[in-house]
Amino acid sequence: MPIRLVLADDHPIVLHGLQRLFERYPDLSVVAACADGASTIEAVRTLRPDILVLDLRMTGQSGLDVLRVLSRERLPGRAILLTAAVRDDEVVEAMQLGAMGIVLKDAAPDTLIDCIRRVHNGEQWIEREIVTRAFKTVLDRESASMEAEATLTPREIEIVRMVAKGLRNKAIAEQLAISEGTVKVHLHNIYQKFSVDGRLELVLCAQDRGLV
Amino acid sequence: MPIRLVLADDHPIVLHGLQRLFERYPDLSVVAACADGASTIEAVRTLRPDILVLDLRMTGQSGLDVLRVLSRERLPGRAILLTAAVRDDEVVEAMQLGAMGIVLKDAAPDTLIDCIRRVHNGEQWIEREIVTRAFKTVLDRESASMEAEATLTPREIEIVRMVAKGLRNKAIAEQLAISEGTVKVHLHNIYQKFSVDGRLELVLCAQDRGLV
DNA sequence: CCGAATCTATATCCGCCGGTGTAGACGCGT
DNA sequence: ACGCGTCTACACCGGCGGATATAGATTCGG
Repeated sequence: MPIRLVLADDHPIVLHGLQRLFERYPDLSVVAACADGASTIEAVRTLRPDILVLDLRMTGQSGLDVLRVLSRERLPGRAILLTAAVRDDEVVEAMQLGAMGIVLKDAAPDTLIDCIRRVHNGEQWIEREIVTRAFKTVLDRESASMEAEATLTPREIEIVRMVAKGLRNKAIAEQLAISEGTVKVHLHNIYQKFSVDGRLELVLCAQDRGLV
Repeated sequence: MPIRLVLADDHPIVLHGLQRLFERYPDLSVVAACADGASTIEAVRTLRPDILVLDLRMTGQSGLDVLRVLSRERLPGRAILLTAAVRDDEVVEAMQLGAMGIVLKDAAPDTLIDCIRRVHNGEQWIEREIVTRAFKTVLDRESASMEAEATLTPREIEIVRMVAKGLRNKAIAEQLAISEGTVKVHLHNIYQKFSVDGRLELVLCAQDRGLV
């Protein structure tokens, strides 16, 4: 039995092109071709396809919006994103939403066919450059902006780290063998440098800047 | 001019095998073959190769140890990891340390050759399955242990999220159109459920559990 | 050698936070 | 109908956190 596909793309030309393409492969069967998000969701719910080939950028509901809805419904099928270009954060979100494949529109048609068969077979297939770049983005985000610790003195950095561990002023004072008042002074100066209000904001800010 | 290589592998057989392999390619030139971490670092420092082909698992200093040292020295060359198997966290660390390629030992020799040329050309080349898996690991780590939010009521979750943004009790009360006292009660209950002391610990704990 | 930056300390004041107790309203399942 | 969980509210109090002012010690660079 053939692989049952639902297509979604808001460009009729692309949509028909894809249908034509898939007609030439006997193991692929297009059961629905949708031009917007709502009808895509409807089609997936009722037809239960094996694979959903979804345009990432669609007017109105984007492909990610559609995925968000469908991912909450424990659908049995798998999703492949088809797109002209992606931002790294879109890749990240798509993978979190369970997308099993991402194919660029400028890739060879064979690439898409190959991707569909692999995804149907349980594999995950994403263009190498895309994963690599997105991967690096995530890593960067983790260890990002090491700099910008800027004008913090060593002592202040030390204290920020301790605050970020959840220690209270008294504990910090004891551990550094200084008075609690001094800790407060340091913190006060730090707050000004980062223009934050309170230790919680400081910790959040410090996390953004990667000094934790 | 050929691509200058330094090889590092603590198995002599593999090392010689690689040398033999590269001899057949005129555009590749092995300038050093090292059997341990120390001599590898020394070779890279003095010979300044274009590419370092490095075994991940070596007795004594591991490949990652070597990378750690070299990455602190702003070396001009690029590194490719050659390994029988990798754990996801090793992939993550390798990429953070600036490794430009990872090739499995059971891959076809052509794969390694291809990888070397691409990396020398500025590309990043990592076996698809490896990146994909490691990528998912990082994502999982980010959105990990979604569960274990356990017995938190919807309202409580809502408040935790707001606290995690750095909002103070008064602001939360206003935004939820409830009294500040009620916010405190909710927080009190949450503190007990998580057995934490204070909003800062709560936020840190919530971040661990991935509910932010 | 003098000034600037840093780390230290002390002291006061106020506000927010968190603990504790009490209690009413609503919804849900038995 | 009753109990249970949840969300809500108010009040009181102790304590930590943060702002502010003042000031001595040290180190470092001009």
